[in-house]
Amino acid sequence: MSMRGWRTRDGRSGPRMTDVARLAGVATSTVSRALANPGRVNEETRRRIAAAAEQLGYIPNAAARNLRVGKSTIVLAALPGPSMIFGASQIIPAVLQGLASAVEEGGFDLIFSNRNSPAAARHVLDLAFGGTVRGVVVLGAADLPVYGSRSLGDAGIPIVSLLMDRSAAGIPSVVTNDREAMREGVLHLIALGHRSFFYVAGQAGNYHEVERFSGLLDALTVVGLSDRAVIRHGGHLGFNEGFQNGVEAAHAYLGLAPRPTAAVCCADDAAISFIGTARSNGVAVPEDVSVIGFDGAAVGAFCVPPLTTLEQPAEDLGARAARIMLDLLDGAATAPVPTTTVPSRLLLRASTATPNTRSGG
Amino acid sequence: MSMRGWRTRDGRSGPRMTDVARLAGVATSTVSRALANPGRVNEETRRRIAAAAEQLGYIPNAAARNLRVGKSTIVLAALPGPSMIFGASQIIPAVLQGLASAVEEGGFDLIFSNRNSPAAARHVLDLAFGGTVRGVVVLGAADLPVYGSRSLGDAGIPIVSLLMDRSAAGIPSVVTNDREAMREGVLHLIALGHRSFFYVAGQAGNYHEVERFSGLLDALTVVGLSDRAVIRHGGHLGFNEGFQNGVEAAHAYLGLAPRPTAAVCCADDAAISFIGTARSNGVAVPEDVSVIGFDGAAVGAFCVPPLTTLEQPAEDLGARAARIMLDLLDGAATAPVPTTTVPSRLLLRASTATPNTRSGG
DNA sequence: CTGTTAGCGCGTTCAC
DNA sequence: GTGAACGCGCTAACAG
Repeated sequence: MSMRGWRTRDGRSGPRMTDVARLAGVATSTVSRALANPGRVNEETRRRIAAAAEQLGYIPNAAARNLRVGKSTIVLAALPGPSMIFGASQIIPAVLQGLASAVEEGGFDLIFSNRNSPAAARHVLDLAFGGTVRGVVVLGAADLPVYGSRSLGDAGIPIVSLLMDRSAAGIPSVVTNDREAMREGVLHLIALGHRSFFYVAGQAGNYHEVERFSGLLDALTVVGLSDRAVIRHGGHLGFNEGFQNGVEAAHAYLGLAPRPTAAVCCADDAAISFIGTARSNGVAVPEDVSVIGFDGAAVGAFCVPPLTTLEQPAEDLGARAARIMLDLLDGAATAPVPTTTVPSRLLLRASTATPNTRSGG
Repeated sequence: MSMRGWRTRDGRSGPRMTDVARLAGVATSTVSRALANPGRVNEETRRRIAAAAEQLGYIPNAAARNLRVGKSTIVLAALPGPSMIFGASQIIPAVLQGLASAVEEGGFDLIFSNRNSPAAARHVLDLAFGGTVRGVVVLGAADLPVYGSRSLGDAGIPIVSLLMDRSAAGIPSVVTNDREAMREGVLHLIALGHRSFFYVAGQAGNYHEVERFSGLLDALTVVGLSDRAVIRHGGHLGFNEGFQNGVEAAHAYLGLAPRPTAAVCCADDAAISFIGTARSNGVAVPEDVSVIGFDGAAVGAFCVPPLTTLEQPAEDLGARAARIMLDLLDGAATAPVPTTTVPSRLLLRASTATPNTRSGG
């Protein structure tokens, strides 16, 4: 049904630059210029070429261009799969959205790599070293892809780290202030009168987990509490298993005596299921226990009670990373780029309150 | 810090096939064969070549290969942006995850296009006609990208429709049974004794919206109820504004007298915020009003009350679409592919119950 | 301002 | 089983 008759040997159809040149009565190089540097060609011929291209429905072949100029227009988003995937954590989709929008507005395409097997690492390196991708945005806390003796860092293309600070390795990083935000959140609980805490941990050793727990301890230190004021639970489940994590944590909490008056959760998912499980076991929130989450998931506003949380600027995080990558690709930013910190904000809702003097901790 | 010294004119470094050939003492054509058709070359020379490639850290140049072969290894996921984006709807991230995993396992890369401006349509067509992408998975209910007189359908590459049935246009489609699932859900409400319904609509005219509302009407017909048994609300908000949609719908519901005993929501987001708003205005769920959602969002299990919903097989939908695309790309499926329907299931939780005889409808 | 020329790196004939 | 030669479609030198 296609109206065009040109055929390359593999069956793909479409006019080439030669065809446009012939129809316009010029050389292919002139066509090339007319399309890339419209200023550097006679207006009259430019019109003829444009008309010819339009008439033929000419679309440049990207592979040929990429080969010739030695650059592609593709940016890779390397996700630390298979655990932290699209939608697995509340904020990842929003981060990716911000990243994708900004990358596309910059005229680049975004490709995803979502695996973390050795084969996947190899694939990422093939893309980077083989010239398929022009830059890589590494999301999350997994190690940089390595295969054999080859590491992503040696590919000679820009790398930006998103959600984890890798500035120590010389990689421009965009992160939120996990630690300070958590500190602020816990100080809020302390200001309300809480002195005993239950911490629902994310995956042990995970960057966010470590930072956030540190923030909690920081807050305790500020008011002279020791780390014995907090009971830590969890660590065996990943951030993608947040709901289950909260359920298990709630059961552990129920077995405690006395029970801490405040629960601090590493993620909203965990906070939500913690609350749901606690309430259905007769624990009132926030009367018996105040609960605070981390992420700022939209659904938190409609939970019972509405969830107090630390809201991450998810889309903004992605957009900032994209902008740094674009600057790097344009050569606009050559000097080492400092770490960009976009702060999370305490979002006060109704799951935190003064500790109940009836049960007290 | 790179150990390799080759330089092309633009600064990218890396050994070419020529370098491997020289080191192995063979011709480039032999290297090419050894890598692509290991069987068609002497075992001894194959080893020498493999060793040389390994030593040099040779990685083939994708652009050159694509140009020569006339095919790329990239599949495009075209999202109907900017409204339905990563994470905007509860299930899109999971659908994309299923798609991405399966596409990658098939040895292809996945690229995203997320805009829906004319410029975006043009870009998608450039990717398709310019040979950058090998196939396109179109998500959601937006029209196929068109620019000028050119439509995606004429690009001569495989197209698969995901989440919307386009089989009438000859496009293989993967969908869930929106209509039948909703019918089943409403029949469940009817079996509980409900005879008056409040419907929270999605975006007017949207494929899912139309199908789901039709399913509701189907159920009414089954038991001889007229469409006057349902009050429809909404339609001005998109699926990405589900929470707001539910809030507004709840306020409309509160103003009704008498109030229907069951609320049927086009999406979980809307159902969750409907419940939250209704409850904080003194309406008990499910005692005063039963509520049913659509999607099967994980968070629904932890709402108060836990949400009865129609669970979409989100990841599976994505994976099926990927598999069809892979078959099309392999030439394994040439005949028209029938529409694949992966059913949504009624997930009974606690937001639906027998209508309260106190208030009755 | 425009045409001519020369490859980018690879896969694939076609001889040997 | 292997090598030599050619060209995929495009852009960047260099002349004119």
